[in-house]
Amino acid sequence: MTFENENQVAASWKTGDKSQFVMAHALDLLTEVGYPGLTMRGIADRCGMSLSNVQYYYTSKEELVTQIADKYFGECGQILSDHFKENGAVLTRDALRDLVALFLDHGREMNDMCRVFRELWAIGTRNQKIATLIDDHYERLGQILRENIKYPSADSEAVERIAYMLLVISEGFSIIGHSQMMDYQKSLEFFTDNLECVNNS
Amino acid sequence: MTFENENQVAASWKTGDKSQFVMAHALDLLTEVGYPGLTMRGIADRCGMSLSNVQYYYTSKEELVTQIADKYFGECGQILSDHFKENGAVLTRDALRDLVALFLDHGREMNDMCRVFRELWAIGTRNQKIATLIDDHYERLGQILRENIKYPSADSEAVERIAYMLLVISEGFSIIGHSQMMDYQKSLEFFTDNLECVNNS
DNA sequence: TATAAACTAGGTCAAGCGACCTAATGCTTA
DNA sequence: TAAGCATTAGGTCGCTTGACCTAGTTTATA
Repeated sequence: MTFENENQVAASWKTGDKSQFVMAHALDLLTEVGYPGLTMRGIADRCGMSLSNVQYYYTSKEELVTQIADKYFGECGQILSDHFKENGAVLTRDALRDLVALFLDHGREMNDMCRVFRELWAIGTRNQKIATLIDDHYERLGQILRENIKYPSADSEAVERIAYMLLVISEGFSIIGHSQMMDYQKSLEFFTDNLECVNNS
Repeated sequence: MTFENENQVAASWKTGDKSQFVMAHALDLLTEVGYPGLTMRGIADRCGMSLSNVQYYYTSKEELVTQIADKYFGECGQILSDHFKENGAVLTRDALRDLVALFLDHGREMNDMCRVFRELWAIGTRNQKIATLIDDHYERLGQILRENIKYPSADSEAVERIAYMLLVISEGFSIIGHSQMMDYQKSLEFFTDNLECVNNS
């Protein structure tokens, strides 16, 4: 996933919103070559601009990456919010399955989103700004989940657990998922089965 | 965690096992500065040797990192095996709790092990050798778990699920765990409760 | 039109990088 | 002792990096 499609990128050029144009291409490059390979010159090449031009918009590489992370996380949260708007908030068993599937699909294969997150996790290890953005991101996702999960007869503590474990498992899948033979469908069932347990306890 | 303690490192120097000496210091440096900051010169400095000396043992940076990952994963597997040897294989509810705690403790705070894994996940995105080592690592962990988990009256499929989800959740925790307010003890209970469900189903 | 702000091109800089090379040690074994 | 191998120091090479600078062009506004 890129957070802007081709048309939007093209439009951002015409409307003079170059900073978004640069950011989008930088994200693409980050996906391809990773943080160690991400250079201001490389971004400039990809954008068809000069180095100094890129630096006009983003003084330093760190500033650029920080803004990328900020925007990226924002759009990830939007995806989740949109899901609830489209599918409703009350979690029937099937709806829960859809929700889990939404999460797991992101991590099941080594897709672009997965790559970006791995880079950001690594960067966050040594960069407090990025680390904070990551924390905020998961905090926000948890909040969205807690607000929208209306599991029949589940008390608030159960909802909290569901939301929390949903995050934990989805990120765990993004790492383990494609390394193991086990069908993720089985794990999905495992999860939905267990939510019944929580509800019944 | 470093995979060799101080004494072992010192001993490896005296016994002439310099490659291990270099590897240990390279891992330390990787933990501190991450892969982008890991340089052959930096490793040499830390080891108190010249650059060419480090390169005598490891022709290229990639070779060094590959060997680090290989050894690191091996020792992680050993920790898990040792746990079973010390605590027995049959999973009572309390034993399971201990096992889960062992996994979660590794990811609960941003410790050295967590940092190294984040770096390796990112590197594995662009390096097939590392990616394969990661896959093998989780495959091996899963194998160890499946061989050792003797949950009372659990069928083999249930054991498979338990092993798989244990991996997923522990890695998920290593990412989410310290970002969220929720007590990980609650999640631990969530997990052990749910294993009862699997067993009873 | 005049003026300021946004935007762009081209170049320089010191620093650091991985890879490579050579000569000179120490150490072991025959 | 002699030969051979493991080990070390010191240095060079071409290349890339992020940061910085300056002069010029376009665009918007008054």
